[in-house]
Amino acid sequence: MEDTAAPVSAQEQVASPRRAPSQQRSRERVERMLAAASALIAEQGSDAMRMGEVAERAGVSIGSLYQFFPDKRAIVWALAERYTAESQACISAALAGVSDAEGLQSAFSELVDIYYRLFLAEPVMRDIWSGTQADKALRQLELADSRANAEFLTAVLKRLRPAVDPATLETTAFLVWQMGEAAMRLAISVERQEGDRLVAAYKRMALRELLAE
Amino acid sequence: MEDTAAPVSAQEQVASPRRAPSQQRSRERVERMLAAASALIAEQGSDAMRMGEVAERAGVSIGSLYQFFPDKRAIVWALAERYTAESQACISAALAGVSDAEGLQSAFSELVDIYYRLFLAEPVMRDIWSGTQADKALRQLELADSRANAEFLTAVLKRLRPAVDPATLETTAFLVWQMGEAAMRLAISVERQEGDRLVAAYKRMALRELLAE
DNA sequence: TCAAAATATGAACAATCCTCACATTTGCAA
DNA sequence: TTGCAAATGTGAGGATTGTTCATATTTTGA
Repeated sequence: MEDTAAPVSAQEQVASPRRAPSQQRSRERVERMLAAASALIAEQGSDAMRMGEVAERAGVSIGSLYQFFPDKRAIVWALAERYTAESQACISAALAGVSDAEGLQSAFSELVDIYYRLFLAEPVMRDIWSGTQADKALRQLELADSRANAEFLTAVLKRLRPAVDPATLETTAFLVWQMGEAAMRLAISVERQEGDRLVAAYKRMALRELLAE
Repeated sequence: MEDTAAPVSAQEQVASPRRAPSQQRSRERVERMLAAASALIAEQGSDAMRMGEVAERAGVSIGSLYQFFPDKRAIVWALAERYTAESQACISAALAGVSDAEGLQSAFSELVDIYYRLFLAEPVMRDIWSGTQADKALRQLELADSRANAEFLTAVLKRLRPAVDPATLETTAFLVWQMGEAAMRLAISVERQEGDRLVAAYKRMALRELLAE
């Protein structure tokens, strides 16, 4: 909450640059804008989110919104960036100490559960990662995030299976991670019961792959 | 190619109904509309596709477009439906005769290769299935298609592993299939070389799962 | 032959993203 | 304190684009 990386970082990769809020006042307003956007996304999805509505709910003018965000997607991007930063720390912590097969098994299993609960509970996160395929900038962010997360997994695998070609382990980790995200998206788009079964099946499949050979 | 299911079938699930083309003339025009849309999607993606441009390129008025398609998404949907129908026949044929592990291995491997090549070669298909996450109707179509395809796989598994609980096999087949689609989408969004490696890794992972126990 | 149904048309409407010229507030050096 | 430059705030209006609808034309079938 303290620093809240300026939304400008998003624009560097997304659209024409905007000013970063430098004053206390504007920083608070940007927070309100993001909060309003978040609420609206939770209610109706990011596609139905209207810029005018975001401004109104944040108590600012439409012009102020565009002072800090170059376009609509940049707002979603800024929210997405926060989620990735948050979850990355959590994943790193969960996998850091793992050094044997049992450790990996329980750590990975728990990680999947946490992610699944997160997807079920956070409509905003769910919406954002769903739109990932359509929006190029979001897709890039997700890929970068996924690679970073996969690296933690790769590190564990390298310790567990030093004999295997590192490049192969990297590919495996990345694929397993991406499959996990896909499994989550699938799971939340079907009946809860079937979703649970699918996540459990993914867990088995992933662990079989991670611990194989 | 012969009947080309009237685009109306899409609307039943998507938006307000439109007239189905009943005359030869209008059927040909609808074909031109779809062809124009397909070309535009291939060039710029379905998001950048403009209704006015579709009409112009098809040589019809904008009003005629809306005579047969209730909205923009319905056009994409109609194209998607054709792809699913086509590929489903191909998949059914590939898996129909499989009755042992080796057969499954080679059939599945070939199927993945075909799909991968298709994804690489068909920008329209690629674009449509990418937007799948964002568009609810498309997502439903993809899920239904995926379930249908997974059923062919389930049938094979039931023959190969009669001792296992059928419900488990269904879940496995559905998950493996969805993971495959996710792997394809991932593969085509990274460098070709890495994409190839990822698809190969998926193939190994999927076969390990399908032939396990 | 002719009326009803089907089809064709495109100007106009409506929704919405985003810009811009101008007003206000804040930070800070003199 | 004062004054000015930089930062911030505003909202009407430009621009794009999906969609409708009143009207005109063509086809069908009796």
